[in-house]
Amino acid sequence: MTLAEKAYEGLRHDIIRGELPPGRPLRLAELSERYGMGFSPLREALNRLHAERLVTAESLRGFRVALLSVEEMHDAVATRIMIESEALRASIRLGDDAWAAGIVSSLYALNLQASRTGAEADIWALEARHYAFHRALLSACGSAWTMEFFERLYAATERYRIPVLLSAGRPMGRDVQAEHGALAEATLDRDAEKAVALLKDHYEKTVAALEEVHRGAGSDSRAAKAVG
Amino acid sequence: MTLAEKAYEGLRHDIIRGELPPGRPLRLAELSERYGMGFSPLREALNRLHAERLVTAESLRGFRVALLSVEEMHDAVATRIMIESEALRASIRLGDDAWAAGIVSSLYALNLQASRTGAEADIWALEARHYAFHRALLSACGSAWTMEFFERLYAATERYRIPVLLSAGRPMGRDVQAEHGALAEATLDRDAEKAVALLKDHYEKTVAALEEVHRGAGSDSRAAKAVG
DNA sequence: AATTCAAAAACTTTCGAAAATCCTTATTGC
DNA sequence: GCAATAAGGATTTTCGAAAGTTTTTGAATT
Repeated sequence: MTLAEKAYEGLRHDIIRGELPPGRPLRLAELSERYGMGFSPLREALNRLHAERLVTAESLRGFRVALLSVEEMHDAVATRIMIESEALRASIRLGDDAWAAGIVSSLYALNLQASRTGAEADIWALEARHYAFHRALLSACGSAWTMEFFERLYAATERYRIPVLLSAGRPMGRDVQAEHGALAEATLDRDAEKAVALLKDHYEKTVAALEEVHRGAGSDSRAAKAVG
Repeated sequence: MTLAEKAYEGLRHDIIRGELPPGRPLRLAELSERYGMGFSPLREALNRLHAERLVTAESLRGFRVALLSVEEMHDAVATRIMIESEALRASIRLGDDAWAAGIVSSLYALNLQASRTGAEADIWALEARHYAFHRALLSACGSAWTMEFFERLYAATERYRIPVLLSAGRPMGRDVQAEHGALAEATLDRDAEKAVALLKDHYEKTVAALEEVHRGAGSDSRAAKAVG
């Protein structure tokens, strides 16, 4: 793996998880220190992330971590619902046994991690399995473009969820695992309309919960974190 | 404007227009000569284009212009239909007078250019106006994410259309301008179902026409060009 | 004739410094 | 005292060369 690829993965990781908070200037001297490499691979990574809208760039004034905003979150979630609804319908239509088995296993792994508490709890392991589950639902849709957009939007919305995951022990009055279970069941029953309705509901509940946190806290993730 | 931005625009332009044909290795020494700059700005541009899937990259083996394939074209068009249908519905719901006026003026400009022949004909001016018209239709959808995906997919599908535009004087038995006119009319009448149906039909006719050309010719654009 | 291996060439990747630009601060002129 | 301006420092951008990797070439061997 080249240094530029390491830089890309490290920066993406640190931005999505909020270690590099929204709006933070990404100065090359500092990044060079942080990641232990020269300017060239860092600039290449920053340009890739700029194309993915995770960082903003201004000519001759460098890069910053892209800002978050409630408006952008609503747009991202609405677009996710549109794209994932179609992808879920297509997957239900086209999915084979391997697809169904993938949903069952990723849901099982997600539930296992979600049930762990105390020292065993691991937000990042949970997050990885959450991603894997949602990806598994759509994975039979047959469209590489759709899957790419799913990944872009997942990363964008993940940034809004992280502060909440870090602060709140448990979202208010919500059984997220039950929602995942019902969604998986409807999908495996090939009941497309029900599955799509549950998916939409799942995302709308999430965005409503996130909105409260981000409304008061502005777009700085550290401030958002302090709310919980 | 920095050199890296010039490199990005130049490369994107040349790739979409097929001057740098699919599969072509993008060697730094050659590009450095072609665009008159050093390696650094070129590599930055290539990384951005890689993130946009217009170029492919392999560790330590450099960059190439991304390949075309009939399968990918079908995926891109199907995804376009999905996303643009929703965006068109939203625009029809939300669009104001400025939006409607933008459709009228971009259609008029497109028709003007389309009617020009001989020395006045200009494929690239036509193409720019075609893009502007399709963008105007969706521009009131209110979703920055949707518009970004529209632009990505437009660029991806444009690559398939270029060889046909360059070779064929006029697509077989099709009045493309009439299709645009009907689409604009249904949209301005706020008849969402009719407009979406016309949009879908417009793209499916296009993909059918392109398929013939690309099937025989493989993915090399020069070969495709020779067919016309 | 085909295969293997080593050396050379081609090319990508990375670094460090130079050039260019932006931002801050101090100074000048009013 | 205050605005305009210039110097200095910080930062980004670009270049040219060095380092590292892959591919090609060609000779030696089977």
